Order: sequence, then C-alpha cells, then structure tokens
Amino acid sequence: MSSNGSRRRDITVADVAKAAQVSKAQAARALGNYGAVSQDVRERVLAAAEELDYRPNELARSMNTGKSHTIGVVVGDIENPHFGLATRGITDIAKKSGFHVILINTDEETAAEVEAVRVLLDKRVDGLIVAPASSLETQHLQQVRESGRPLVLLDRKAGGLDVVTIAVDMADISYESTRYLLESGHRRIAFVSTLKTDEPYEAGMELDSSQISERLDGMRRAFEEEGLRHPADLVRLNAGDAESIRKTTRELLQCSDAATAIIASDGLIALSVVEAIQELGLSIPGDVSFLMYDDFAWTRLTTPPLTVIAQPVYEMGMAAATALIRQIEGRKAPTATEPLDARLVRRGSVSAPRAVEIFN
Amino acid sequence: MSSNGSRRRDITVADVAKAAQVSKAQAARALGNYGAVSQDVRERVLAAAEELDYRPNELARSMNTGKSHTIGVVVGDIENPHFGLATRGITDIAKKSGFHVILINTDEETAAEVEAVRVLLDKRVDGLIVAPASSLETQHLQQVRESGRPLVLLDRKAGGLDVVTIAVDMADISYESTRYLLESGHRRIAFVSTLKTDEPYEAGMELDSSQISERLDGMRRAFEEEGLRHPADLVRLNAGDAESIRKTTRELLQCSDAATAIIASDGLIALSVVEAIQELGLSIPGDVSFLMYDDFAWTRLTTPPLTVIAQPVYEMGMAAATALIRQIEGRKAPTATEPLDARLVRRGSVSAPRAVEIFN
DNA sequence: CCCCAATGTGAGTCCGGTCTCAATCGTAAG
DNA sequence: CTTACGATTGAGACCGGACTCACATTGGGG
Repeated sequence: MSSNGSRRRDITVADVAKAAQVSKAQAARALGNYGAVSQDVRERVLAAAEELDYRPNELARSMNTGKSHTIGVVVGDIENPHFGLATRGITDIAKKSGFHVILINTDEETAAEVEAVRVLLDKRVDGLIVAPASSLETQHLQQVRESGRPLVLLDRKAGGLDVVTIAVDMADISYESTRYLLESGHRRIAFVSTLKTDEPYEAGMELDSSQISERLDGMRRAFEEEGLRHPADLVRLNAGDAESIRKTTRELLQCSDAATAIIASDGLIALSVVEAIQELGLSIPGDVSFLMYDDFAWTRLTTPPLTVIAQPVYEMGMAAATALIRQIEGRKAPTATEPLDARLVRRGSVSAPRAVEIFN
Repeated sequence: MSSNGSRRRDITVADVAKAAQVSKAQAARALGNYGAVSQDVRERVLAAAEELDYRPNELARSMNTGKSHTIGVVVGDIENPHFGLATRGITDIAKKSGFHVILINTDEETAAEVEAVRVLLDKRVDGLIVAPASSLETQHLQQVRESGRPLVLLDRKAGGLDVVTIAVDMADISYESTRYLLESGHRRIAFVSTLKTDEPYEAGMELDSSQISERLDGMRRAFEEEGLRHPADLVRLNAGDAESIRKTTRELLQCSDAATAIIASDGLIALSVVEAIQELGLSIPGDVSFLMYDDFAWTRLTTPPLTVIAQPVYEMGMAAATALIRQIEGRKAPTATEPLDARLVRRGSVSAPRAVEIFN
C-alpha cells in the first residue's frame, strides 16, 4: 500500500525505533514480545513496524538465541519415493512445531554424508535427521553427538552409537516373507540391493547397512529352520542404475539353476527388475515370483498386483521428527514410541515355482 | 584424536587467535583466506584451528556478508514424485555451486505459500524457487521481487510478474495429445485435475493455474479445429484424495454418455483413476482409453503400458536452479535457456473407443 | 507523608564473524 | 643514512537482533 520504491537495505529494529521515537531496546522488546513495555510504546512501535514493513532478521535472531529453528535432513536420494514420503512426514511435523528443513542428498556416499553433516553443523541447525549411508562408518555421526546437537537416525541403525533410531525391525519381516516363499515351494530365492560393497557377497560377510544385514539374517534363519542352506550366490548387491539392475536380473533368471523368486530391496530396484522380467518375456508369477520392499500405489496397478513388504514410511518420518524435536526442546527422554512394524501384503506376484523341487 | 571431553561452547576465531598468539583479525584473515597474512602467522593459526577443531559459524558469517548460500524451494508436495524429481534437479545444481536448500511444502494452499515465502525471506535465503499454487494470487511473489532477492518460478507461470519461469508449454502438447485422441475416434474426453476452484468448471472460466488453463486451451483448440465442441462437463477439477478421485472416475464412466477417454493431470491422479477403472472391471484401452501427464517408470509396467505426456522434470529443476544461481551471483541476464518440451509417448493405453461415433 | 517494590526505559554489551583504518615493520630507492 | 611504499598487524566498528543493568517513575502499604 505504501508507495515505497525498491529498497536496498533492510529495515531494522533501529529504524523502527527511530520512527516510533523510542530506544532500540524498547522497540526490540515490543517487537520481540518480551520484557516490560508500556501500552503506549507498544502501539507506537507496532504501528511504525507496520508502516515500514519491518521484518526481523532471523539470522541475527538465531545468532544470539542459539536456536535456528531449522533441522537438517540427510537422505540418500529425495527422488526415491521412499525418502520422498519419509521427508513429507518429517516436514509435516516440523512445520507444526515451527521448524524448517534443510535437505541434503548423499547418493548413499559416505563422503557426501560426512560433508553434509559438517555443513549443517556449521549452519547451526538445531538438530539432524540422518539416514546413514553406512552403519559402520559413523565417526561423523559421533561428532554430531559431541557437538551436543540432537541426532536421530532414520531407516538404518549405526553401530556403537547411542542414538535414537527410527527403523522397522527387518529381521522378523524378512524371516516371515522368506518363510512365505519357502512354503510356496521356492528354494532359489534371489535378493537384489543397491548396497555398495567392495567385494561380492559371501555368507557371513559384514555389511555396511544394518537394514540389509537384518534382511539377510532373516532369510538365512528361515532357510536354516527348514534345514536348508541360504543360497549366497543369489544375493546381488551393488545394483546400480536401471541398466545394471536389468542385467543382474537377466543373469539371475537365465543361468542354469536360475532363481525362481526375486526379492527387490526397494521400489527403484523393483521397477527395473520387473521391467527386465517383462523384457525376457517371462510372466509373474508363472515363471518367476516377485516380492519387494515398500508399498507404493503403483504396485497395485500391475498385472498381477505385486506382493510387497509394506513399511510405515510416512509414520517413520513423523516419528523421527517428533523424537528430534522433543530432544531439541525438552529433555532427552525419548519416551518409547509405538513400534513401527512392516507387514507382508500378499497380492498376486508370488505362487509356486514352475518346477517344484521340495527336496534339493 | 584429541582427548577433549564434551564441549559446551563452540570454538570461535577469538579462541583460535588466543591459542595462536595473534590478534583476532589476523586469525580471521588466515581462516577466511582474505587480506594479507604472513606465512608464519597463517601456519600457526591453521595449526591452532586444527588442534581446537575450529568450525566457522555460518550464521555469523552470513550476517555480515549478507549471503547465506541457501536457497528456498517452495513446492506443492514433496511426496509427489513430480516434485521429488524436480527437487533432485534443484539440489544437484545447488550442491555443485555450494548452495543448500530449505524445502517447504504448501499442499497447494496459497496461504501456506505466502507464509513459506515470508519465512524464507526472514531467514535471508539468497533466492527462491517457487512452484506457485496459484497463477492469480501473486502479491507475495511480488514482495519477493521488491525485497530484491532473486525469484524463479517452476512449473507454473504467474500473471503480471516479470520473473524467470521454467515451465513447459502446455498448450501445444495438450493440443497434440487431444488431436491424437480425436483421431483415434474419441469425442468424450475427460480431464481430471486436483486444481481447487470455488465453482465447477465452465467453459471460458478463469483458472488459478496457468498449467491447467493451457491444457484446457489446447484441448479446446483441437476440438474446435475439428468443428467440435469441447465437452466442458467432462472437465473435473477439485479432485482431492484417492477416494474422491476414484469416485470422480466412476461418475465419468458410469453416466449415460460416458467418457471414452480420460486424461489424468498428474501421476497421483493417474494412480487413482487407473485403480478405479480396474475396480469397475473395465479394461484399458478396450473399454476406456487413458492418457496421463508425467512419465514415471511404473507407467511402463502396467498392462498395457500407459501412454503419457513426458515432461523433462529433472531438467526443469536443474534449469530453475541454474537460472536462480546465475541471478544470485551475476547480473540478471537470464540467457535464453534451451526450450523445455514435453512430448507424447505413445504406448498402449489409447485405442479407438468401443463404439466409434465419428459424427456426433 | 515516606519507603520499597514493581514497572518502564535507555545505554550499552554480546553473539561470532567480516572489514576498515591507522600504526608498524621491512627494505629498496634516493 | 633517510625516505617512501608495500606487506603485516591489531584495535575496534559493524551486521541486527537479544539481553543486562542502572536509572527513572509510579503507586500502594505503613
């Protein structure tokens, strides 16, 4: 409404104070709503602020309150719907509590994660939510703890760190899912994940990701309970881009002693695996059974609809943000949250293998 | 390595200066890498900083440089893969240039957007990328301009604002797609969008979204070129949650004079529309043809694979960030970017309608 | 009618950096 | 041997708020 031209310097409390003919301290009190201010002064200051279109500088405010009302979120890839949904959960809770979110992608590279954490700490975020790329390399997370700022882990645990972690227990659901496949008659069950490792998978090898470890543990347990050996040759890590995943899928299905069921470790992998299966002219579940982690809407639209392991991703995001903000604001008491469980949603992509070999 | 306990106060330049036995100014110069510093002093300061594990306070730095190296990104919903992908494009470019991203969701509410812009301005971001919820209510965007901070619009244009806007031209691709449907024999072509309006759609009504306006304009033009009237009763706006979209779909397909083709305005809508079609026991494209905006990987996995209007979403995110950062760093010269075009990807979800009525 | 407490107020410090400016140091030119 | 000019250096202002502290004012109780 006021006919001011383009302004160069921002309006500050000092400007407002001058306009309202009071001291800077009084103007700050009236605007910041603290301390003792007379009705008269308050009105004059507020009017002046309105007139000048005063906006507080949050940077300056943060500087001497020590609170930035900003939390850092470090995820592997925001393009991955899994993180998209989790992030939505985080931002929804954050907004409700007056916090904002700085988002950084790491592409699951620990180096990028280290850098991200460092930068966020430098920016003086009030707390961090990290989906750690590695459960083993965690010195940088340890540093967050030492800095005194709250930290919550999402999706994956980190070894030896006393940190609130919001993640579903993968071992049990993996066990359950594997049992389901075993009971359907499958023995050659493949598992495809993007987890990066230096060497191909071998049984008992220590893995960077608690998630994947737990999933493999669950599978192994299910096999062993049946007196069977979990086929380590069908565990394929290091799945990269879409093309490499398709290649992996072809290998799994075209070798002698091929896989009769494939478990995809996340939605992105699932897309490429299913695509490759279709390209090979094979049918699900007639030629190969399929199971995937995460339940996205599109999994119901394929023919047949896909059997999935549904995780409460949005809720996990909310829980992580809630836990973090509680730490930021109050005492550390994490107050046991309700357990977040994954569940097997049986739709149509699993059936008995073409040639059932119960004894192998 | 150093065996320090948990530290309460952060290390500052003053601390480093004291440890290195130089003045604060010299320490700052050595650390900030500016001004003239002797080799001797530089080494002592750097050693002290290393020893104390000094980390600069970016807040303080931002305060007197005026640059926060942070950009604000305001989108409708990060959970929507469209924005997830665009955000990825933005963050990739931002990271490459040393910028970070504060992300805010608006749920396509203008009120939330106004608030988001205000907060980001208060936090002194260096620039803003906004996917405006409304192309008409743009006073808050005007304020951004007046604040002197760079602004780039994503996805949608905003009326009367002289702002760099990264969006594909929807009129042409919509025209082309509609022609395709018309040539396939369709006349009853429905369009479903989440755009909120106060009243049901009528021909010629002014819409909040430039995107949707352009799409409807393109449809209308295609119809008129054939001497036909664009059926306004089949334009369904205000599609909300999954259930309401399914309901809308049922209405479109079960009334007398039902739609023979449906165009979904985005991926989220598409999911519910296709689901509803399947629930009705109808087949695509036998009973109803289907076309959607945005090309996601899952659209190739359905039976049949879906015909889509592919937009270079990731590239748009990159272009928006590039344009913004150019404005932040250099002069305003937007240097005409290569045009970002959508294209029709014909897969299997469009065919002739069951009962072809060429003349209606 | 006086004293003390509560409220109101302004000057000035602080947060943690950047940056200006004048003083100091060195050394090569005159 | 003196002078001048560039490289170093330290003191202190400054960014824009929050907050401390000493100093008014005011009013109620004794």
